[in-house]
Amino acid sequence: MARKQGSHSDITGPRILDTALRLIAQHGFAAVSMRQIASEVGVQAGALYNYTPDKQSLLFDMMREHMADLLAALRDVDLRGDALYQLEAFTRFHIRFHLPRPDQVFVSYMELRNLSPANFDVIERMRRDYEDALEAILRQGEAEGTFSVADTRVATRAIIAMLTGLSHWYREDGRLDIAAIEAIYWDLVRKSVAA
Amino acid sequence: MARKQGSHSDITGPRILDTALRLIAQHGFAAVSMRQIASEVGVQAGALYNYTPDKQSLLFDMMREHMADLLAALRDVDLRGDALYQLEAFTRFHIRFHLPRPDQVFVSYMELRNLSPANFDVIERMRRDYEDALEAILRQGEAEGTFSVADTRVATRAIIAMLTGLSHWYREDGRLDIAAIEAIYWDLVRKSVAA
DNA sequence: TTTCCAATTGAACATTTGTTCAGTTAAGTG
DNA sequence: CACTTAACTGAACAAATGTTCAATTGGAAA
Repeated sequence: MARKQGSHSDITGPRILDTALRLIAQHGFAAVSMRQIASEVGVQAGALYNYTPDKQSLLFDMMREHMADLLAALRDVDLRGDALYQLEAFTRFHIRFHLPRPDQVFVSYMELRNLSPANFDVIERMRRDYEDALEAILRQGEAEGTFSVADTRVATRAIIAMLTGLSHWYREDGRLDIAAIEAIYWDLVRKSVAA
Repeated sequence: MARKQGSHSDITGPRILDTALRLIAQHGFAAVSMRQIASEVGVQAGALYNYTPDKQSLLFDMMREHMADLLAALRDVDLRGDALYQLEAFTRFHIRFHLPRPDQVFVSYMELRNLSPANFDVIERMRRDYEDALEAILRQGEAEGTFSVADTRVATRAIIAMLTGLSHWYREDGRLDIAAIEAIYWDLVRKSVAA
C-alpha cells in the first residue's frame, strides 16, 4: 500500500519531526519508541528510516532546528540603543519566542543528556551563543552605569532560567495573557539588574 | 551465594535508592534499567524487588524523600522578622539546600512526567507547599510596602526558577564558591521584588 | 548442633526495543 | 502504454525490558 496518493516525502518528513517532538516532550526521549512515532504518523516503523538515519538524529535534528530558529529570530531583533532598551527587547523577545513553543522548550532543556557527546557539543555551543547575546547587554549596561550586577555570567544564566521557567507553567487558557506576563517579567528582570 | 556476610537489608535498601538516583539523574528514568541499578549495587535484578514493588515506586520514593527533606528543612528555618529578612533567609536556604544535592534536583524537576498520575499529585502538592512558603513572604512584603511585585504567584515561580536553575550549571570546582553565589543571587532576588 | 528464615540467585516469562531489507505499490515519466 | 523509482510494507533480527519465583545460601536463634 505504498504511496496511496501523491508524493509524500515532503509531507511525511516534517510530520515525523512534529510527531516525535510532541511525543518526546510528553513522555521523554527514551520512553518513546520508533513504532509509537510511526504509528501516529500513520506509517510503519521502517518508513521512518527514509527520513532519519537513527533515533538519535531525530532528537538532534529537532533540537538543532529549535536553536537555529532561536538564534535566527534573535538576529532580527533590533538591539540598538541603550542597554535598558536592549534588555527589554531581549526579555520580550525571549518570552514571545518561547511561549508558543512549549514542546521545543521542554525537549531542548530536558533531553540534553540523551544527546551523543558530539551532538551535545553542537547544541551547547548554540546555547552558549544565545547566552552571550544577553551577557553582552548586561556588560554594556554595566559600562553605561545603568546596571549593577556582581557577575554578568551568573546574572545571565539567572535571567534566562527565570524566563525559561515560565514555559513550564504557562497555559494558554490561564489567568494571564502574554502581554500581562511580559509586563510582569520585564519588571522583575529590569529591577534585578538595576543600578 | 545469598547473604555472604551479615544481614544486608539495612545496607542494600539505601544503596538501591542512592544508586538509582545517581543513574536516573545521569541518563533519565526510562533509560535506566533495573539490571543496571542492580549491577551497580552488586546484586541481581530480582533482589531489588525485596525493597521496591516496582520501578515506578523507586522513582516516586526518591522524589518524595527529597521533597519531604526539603519541607522539613524549611520548617527549621527562622522565618520571623520582616519580609526582607525572611526573603533573604529563604533565598540562602534554597541555595544551601539544593546545591549539595544536584542529582535530587535534577530528578525531581526532570522526571515529573514519568510519575504515575497518583504519584504526580503527591509530589505536585509538596512542591505547591514549598511555593506557598515563598509567596507568603512576598505577600507580607507587599503589605509592609517593602516589596512591589505585580503578581506574587508569578514572582514566586520566577524566583524559584531562577534559584533552581543554579543547580544546572554549578560545579563544586567552579570559579565561585557557595558564599559568593549566595551573595550574587540574593542581590538579584532582593532587587527584583524591591519597592 | 540443629533449625529457621531473611536475603539473594539465576533462570524464565512475555514484550518491546532499534534497525535492516527484500519485496510491493503506485505516482510520475517518456 | 510501458517503465522507473520514490515511498512504504511487513517480516525478521538479536538484544534488552520489567517482573516473578522456586531454589539456595548462610547468619542468627534455639
